[in-house]
Amino acid sequence: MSKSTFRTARAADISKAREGDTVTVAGWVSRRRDHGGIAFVDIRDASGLVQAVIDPGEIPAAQDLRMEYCISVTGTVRPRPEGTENPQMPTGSVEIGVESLTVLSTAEALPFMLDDRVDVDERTRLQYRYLDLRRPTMAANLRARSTAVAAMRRVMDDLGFLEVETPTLIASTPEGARDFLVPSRHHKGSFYALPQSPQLFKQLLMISGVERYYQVAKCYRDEDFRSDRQVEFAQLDLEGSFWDRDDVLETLEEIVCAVVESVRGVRLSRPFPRMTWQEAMETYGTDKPDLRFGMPIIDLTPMLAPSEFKAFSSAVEAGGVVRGINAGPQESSRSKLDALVERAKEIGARGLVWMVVEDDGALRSPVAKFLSESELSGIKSALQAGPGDLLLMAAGEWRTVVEVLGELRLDLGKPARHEELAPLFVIDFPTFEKTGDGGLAPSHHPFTAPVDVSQMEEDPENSISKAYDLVLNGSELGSGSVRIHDAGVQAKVFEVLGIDSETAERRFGWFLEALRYGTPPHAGFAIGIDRFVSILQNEPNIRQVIPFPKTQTGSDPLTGSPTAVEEAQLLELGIKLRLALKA
RNA sequence: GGGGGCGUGGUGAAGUCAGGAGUUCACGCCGGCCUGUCAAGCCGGAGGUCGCGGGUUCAAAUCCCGUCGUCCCCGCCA
Repeated sequence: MSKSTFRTARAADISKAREGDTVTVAGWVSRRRDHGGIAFVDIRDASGLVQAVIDPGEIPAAQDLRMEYCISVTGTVRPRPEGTENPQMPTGSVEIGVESLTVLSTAEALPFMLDDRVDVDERTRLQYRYLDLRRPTMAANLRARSTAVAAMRRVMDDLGFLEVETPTLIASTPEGARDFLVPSRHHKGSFYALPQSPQLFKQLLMISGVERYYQVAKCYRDEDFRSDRQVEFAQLDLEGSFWDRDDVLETLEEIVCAVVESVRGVRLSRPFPRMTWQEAMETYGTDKPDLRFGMPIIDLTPMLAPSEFKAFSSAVEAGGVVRGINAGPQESSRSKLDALVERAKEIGARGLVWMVVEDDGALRSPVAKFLSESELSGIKSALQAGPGDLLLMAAGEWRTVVEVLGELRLDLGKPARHEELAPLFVIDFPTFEKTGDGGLAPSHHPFTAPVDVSQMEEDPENSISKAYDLVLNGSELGSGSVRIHDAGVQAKVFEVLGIDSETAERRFGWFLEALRYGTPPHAGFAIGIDRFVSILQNEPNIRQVIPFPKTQTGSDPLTGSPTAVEEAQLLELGIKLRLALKA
């Protein structure tokens, strides 16, 4: 730590090694224990806590100290008297015998306690975020985030990546997520958009010959909030020329391992597992499987197709499947089971069949009477069921069935805390997915290269792309792909997407033109920093690792944003509001 | 766009299902006592339009309707 006008040591620096030294420490009053004669003050700074002792009669100001006053004390470092050491505290064997004390700044009575013992209403915490961030877990989260980003930058720098900033006022593209729009004063009636990602700019940088680019980029998507989604979020964005998929994946492993090691102090084993999208869906019912636990989805279709039980057999007749999972020992009260059925329907299932394995091996289920002995024992052996296990089965269209079971698998099996870290790559995503109106949409983005272009043109629905995701503990940490570097291929993809050449030219003409000037093959990725750090810190939502997040309705209780603006500002922009939309 | 939970002194909770005086507990705050504590302790005190609006009722924190805020989920998030 460099020299400071205000202090000669940080709280955490006070140790036996400095016994007898006169030091000045500055920080906040974390706790004050005034015994009338003697008083103890725990001084907190960014490094930690140290106890200052104000002896009787010495410092009259002591009794006026209140929590979170900002103070500095000068005194002598001394060992604590025998028997009064505090082993819970890193500096617990020493204390500062205060000789002089300065109140740098007083503090009003706090809106909430700054320890971690109570869960204060989050709105109040956000309103006083500057106080909330003084709390130990929040301060630790900020530090972890900084450590993670520093590790990312270190790896990128070591690998020769160039950090390049791309603009945040860009052209809007109606595809994908909703854009945040910013009105232009010079071009009235026109708008910038805030970037959903630096996608096209980093591809331009590849055309520019940068070869290896990265950026810690703020990205914006005007969609609804979730516990793992904010409209404004940070990504480690990267791209490399003369790169194929495996070049990206190996680099990602290096980044992830460096971050995990710097934040958690553990080494992940490499290489990370790889799973095709098809396998992930088939086995775990999701494209972001949580590999910390098993409970795989098992195919019961051949066994149950001939069943007397119509829910199974008619589903198969209609081209569907029957799948099941063994959820292991679960609470199997009627209300719990009813809730599972409700949940399954909410996700889209026609129904859900449950079976509980009794101690004698018999299956207790509302539908047991419709199934033959051999079918019941077949189910048991396929699901490796033992006494006490809860078995869940669903029948119907493949995608719906596996997604429902995948969701229930998470509800029933997901570990509460991220003690173990289970990363994997999901590869071979479909190039397109069906939209509600029967058209096709890119499953990643329209600049993703298909594995086989002519196959894509013939049978786009079954086209596989060179896209991949990084998944950690069931969270999508990020995604990337090998990009299209050929203008002709890019045009074909737009065609499949139903974007005619005129529209493509109007929206992306500048980019399609750029592709025609010697574009190197390139590939890249973006890692969601907020999600990554929240998993590493065992936080259930990303707001815990974002210094100043927004609430679910996109407001900031601290600054009051978003706010109305002056009429004059609107006038300058040529904007007239049409209010009373709700009235 | 939809479903659900929550809203009670500054903070956290109980009370709400089953209506009967703003009742209770912990922390904080204010004052006093106290020379080895570390969530210090002991004594005393202040502090609330039960989110807001309407309705039902002799009577509403409690029941009903609406609304606002917040959290979780579905849709959405190429």
